Amino acid sequence: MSNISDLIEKYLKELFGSGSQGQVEIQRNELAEKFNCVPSQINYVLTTRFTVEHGFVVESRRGGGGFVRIIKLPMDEKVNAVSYLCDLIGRDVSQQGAEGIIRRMLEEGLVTERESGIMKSALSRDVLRIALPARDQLRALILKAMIISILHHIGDKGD
Amino acid sequence: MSNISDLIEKYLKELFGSGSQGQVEIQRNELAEKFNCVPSQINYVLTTRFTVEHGFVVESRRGGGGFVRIIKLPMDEKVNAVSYLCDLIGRDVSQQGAEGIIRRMLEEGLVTERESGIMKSALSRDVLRIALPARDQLRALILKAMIISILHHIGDKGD
DNA sequence: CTTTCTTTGACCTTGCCTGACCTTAACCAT
DNA sequence: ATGGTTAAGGTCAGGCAAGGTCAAAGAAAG
Repeated sequence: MSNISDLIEKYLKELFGSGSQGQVEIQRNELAEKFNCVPSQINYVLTTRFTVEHGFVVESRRGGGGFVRIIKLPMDEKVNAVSYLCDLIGRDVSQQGAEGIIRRMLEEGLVTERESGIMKSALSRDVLRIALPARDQLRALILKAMIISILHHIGDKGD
Repeated sequence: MSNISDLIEKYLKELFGSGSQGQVEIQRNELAEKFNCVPSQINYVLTTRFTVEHGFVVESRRGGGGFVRIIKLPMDEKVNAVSYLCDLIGRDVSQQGAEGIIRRMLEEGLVTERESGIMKSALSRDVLRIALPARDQLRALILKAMIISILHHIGDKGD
């Protein structure tokens, strides 16, 4: 855990904890200074860890009085969340893509750690041993089926 | 007993002794240097001696600040149940067979209702859309992977 | 002599970090 | 208004730092 990007990510996510109403505003240069890095590294963190797939939107303004605003997308109705995720998957999905979606579900409290582990293991390329164009399609089918199953169990213990 | 791979294996297993909470993190290159071997030999050791069958899971990340994490799966009564089930599955398994095993796990309290739903949905013949001799083999692989993942999380809330 | 296990090295992929250069906005002074 | 200055933030390519893969050579075991 000794890379700066992880630290910055952690710091920003902590900001959401402190009564921030799902929205956080920072100054890019200021933050860069705090972490002793170049300003563009902030952008790197934002584009790799605060994407829509991760459940965030980033807005900003340049010039004097500029800012960077990070908004956490609320997944109001969990049911909406599920269909949204299914859209996100599409007809095929890479292992990385699938793991991102599963992580998101975990962070949103839609699944437990165990459940996310079960899902990830079912989608690993080591398990889905078929050639590549088909494998990503199969993965999409399996992932969607699992998500829909979770949808049916929303409200059960463990969601 | 004087080949490097055995020494590396021994060394890594010793690391688990020193209050490491069933989890150990290393740097591949660093370790390779310590044992005067090429880095890829570390991978060889990991893939031959730290497999799931041996009771380990290996995770890693590349890039700056990368790491290799070795996780020791807990060994207790439930583990026996799990490995028994994996044996039961064999090289291929029908949808009926898989569902029977999942039902059994539910009855044994090894999984929750939600989890059993997730597993069943991932194994349905409607989802695993490939021709038949291969489909049952794929189903076996997926089911085993999921069961092993549960093993990995035994002790968590929800088991 | 064949098979299986080990060791090695060449090449690949992913992820992180930096710096040079660009764009936009606000605030002036004229 | 208008044009310059300053204060933000944005982009991109390149370098570096891991770890991954694979095939082939070498060593051990049977």
